[in-house]
Amino acid sequence: MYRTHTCGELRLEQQGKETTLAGWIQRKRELGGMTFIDLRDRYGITQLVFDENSPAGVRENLKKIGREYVIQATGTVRERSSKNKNLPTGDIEIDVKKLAVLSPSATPPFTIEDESDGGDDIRMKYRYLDLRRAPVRDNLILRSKMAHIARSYLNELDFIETETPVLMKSTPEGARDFVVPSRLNPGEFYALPQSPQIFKQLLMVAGFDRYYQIVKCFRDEDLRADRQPEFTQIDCEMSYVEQEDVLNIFEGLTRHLFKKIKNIDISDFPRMPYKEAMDNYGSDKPDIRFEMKIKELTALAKGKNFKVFDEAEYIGGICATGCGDYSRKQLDELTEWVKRPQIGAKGLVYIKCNVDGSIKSSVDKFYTSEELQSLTNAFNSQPGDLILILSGKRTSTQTALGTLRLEMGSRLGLRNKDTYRPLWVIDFPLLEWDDETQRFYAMHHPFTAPKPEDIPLLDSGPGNVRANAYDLVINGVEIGGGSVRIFQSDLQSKMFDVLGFTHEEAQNQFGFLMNAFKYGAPPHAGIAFGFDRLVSMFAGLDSIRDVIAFPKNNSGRDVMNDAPSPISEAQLKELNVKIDLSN
RNA sequence: GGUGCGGUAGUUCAGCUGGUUAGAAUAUCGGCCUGUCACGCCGGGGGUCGCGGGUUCGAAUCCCGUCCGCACCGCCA
Repeated sequence: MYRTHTCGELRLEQQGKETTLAGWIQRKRELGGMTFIDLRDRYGITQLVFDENSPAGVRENLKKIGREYVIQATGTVRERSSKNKNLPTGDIEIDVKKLAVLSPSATPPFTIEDESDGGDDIRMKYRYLDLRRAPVRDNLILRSKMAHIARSYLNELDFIETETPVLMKSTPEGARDFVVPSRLNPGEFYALPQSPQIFKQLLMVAGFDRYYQIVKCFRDEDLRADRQPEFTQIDCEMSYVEQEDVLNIFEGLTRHLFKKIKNIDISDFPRMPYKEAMDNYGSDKPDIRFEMKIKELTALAKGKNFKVFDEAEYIGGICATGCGDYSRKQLDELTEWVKRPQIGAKGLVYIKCNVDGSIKSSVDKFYTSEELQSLTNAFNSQPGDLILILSGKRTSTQTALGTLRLEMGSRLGLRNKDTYRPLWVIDFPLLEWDDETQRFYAMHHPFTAPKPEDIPLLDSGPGNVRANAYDLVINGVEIGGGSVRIFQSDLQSKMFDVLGFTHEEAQNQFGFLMNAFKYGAPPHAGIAFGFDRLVSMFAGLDSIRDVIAFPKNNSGRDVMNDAPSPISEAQLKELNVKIDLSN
């Protein structure tokens, strides 16, 4: 037996007991005749003590061992003469009688402590050492707990967890596929699923009624702090339900997770149409922890001979409460900030509402004080506030204002990590026009059902068709999304038609789905939660890397094992694949 | 594909308006220390300043290229 207890469980009650512990040496403190060792495992830290009364063999062994050695120690639990209130085991220590080295350790490349001295790069390279650190380990324990709670919740509601294939058919729509050559079918490829979308719909046709799966999905696109090439979804589909049923059930799951994990009651779960989100927040994933809504000023601000505004399609602004004392330097800096290519504004107009009631703006030349007053009135602004105005094309200006709003929210400390404000964004447009390819693309995916009342618009104005699609947004982060699906083969064909698929292309790529719909497809709808994002939000982290055991870096590499890597000529030959790097 | 920031001791960083032998902290090694828990004190070792080229009497420092990391834009149905 390697151990009788873990390093986190011994207390004063076990005083006098003989115990055997095994674990890693966190730290060794030598005080001459006396030595302390902090022994660590997943459960905690327990102090071992050695002194002149320790057996000679033990003292001999003690000299050899250092940080991160795996050792086994047997001894008596005893009360400490000076206790450590910061440790759960801080009242006791082990008077060691037997000491064995189970495994020596080289000096680790960074300190394995809660506050490590290691940077991201080196910690990723030695991820197995990083995972020994409590904060990283705790993130993964949280992840495990959340998965467990989600599973129980859905099982309780009669959902069936079903595995779907990881090797599937490539579809050119949407994200780039990861692709796997087939040895048995020369010249042909599988794709890794971007989501189990079609399979879960087929499970509805199969009568499973309620399906879920905590499942890996793959997208060959560029990475971000919140985007990995492989990521995990809580993927669900239900039959005989309408949008409202799906929202209610997954609102329930979300509430349940918040209650169980953080003991937080989510009171309000507002639903906000996409258009309202764009108009008021300049984003389809608004952070509603704070107000600072965007107001359109197009009608008010035009026609005063200020050329920039007169030529703009849209003029809008936000009111930054209490920022009226911004200096010229701060305003210039903010102007530079919105002019960065990431935001792309041409300039920034400000109106300062001074504490003495006067108004000062960057466009005083063009506007009388009454006219400026009417602009500030649109925001109900108070003395001491700062109005920031952008103009240009409607959508891009709204988006820029949305980004500026988030920045000002951050600067004003309005985005508290311990506050959670979820909402549903609903009524997304069904289609998005792409100038480059001169065609419509499905905003969600091509199986999303249009709102029944908008179906006639599919012919007259496809861009105006709204979808029965919905996103769950928490604190400005898109946590999940889904839709009511098309379940009629004729409407599905129509949809492919609008997307510019020929009959043959549709048949070739999705024929099996439309075929399935011929045999009695129930009405169905579904949703998928981005599990990594959900966990990182619960952990209070911005990067999903921290809640993934072995994540990829910025360029999609695993820096620990250096994947991806070339494969041998023999392997290539077997797969009938030739490498051509000339592009 | 693009923009910005970064790459100096095992590690985290300072040095960067060019100028003697490139520093600090921490880790590591040795010595002293019986109540430490970030133990303390004394001492030692440790550098391809990412790589290549250029400018210069002289480059960690300036310029060009390149590789790598991070953040973001494009992209992510």
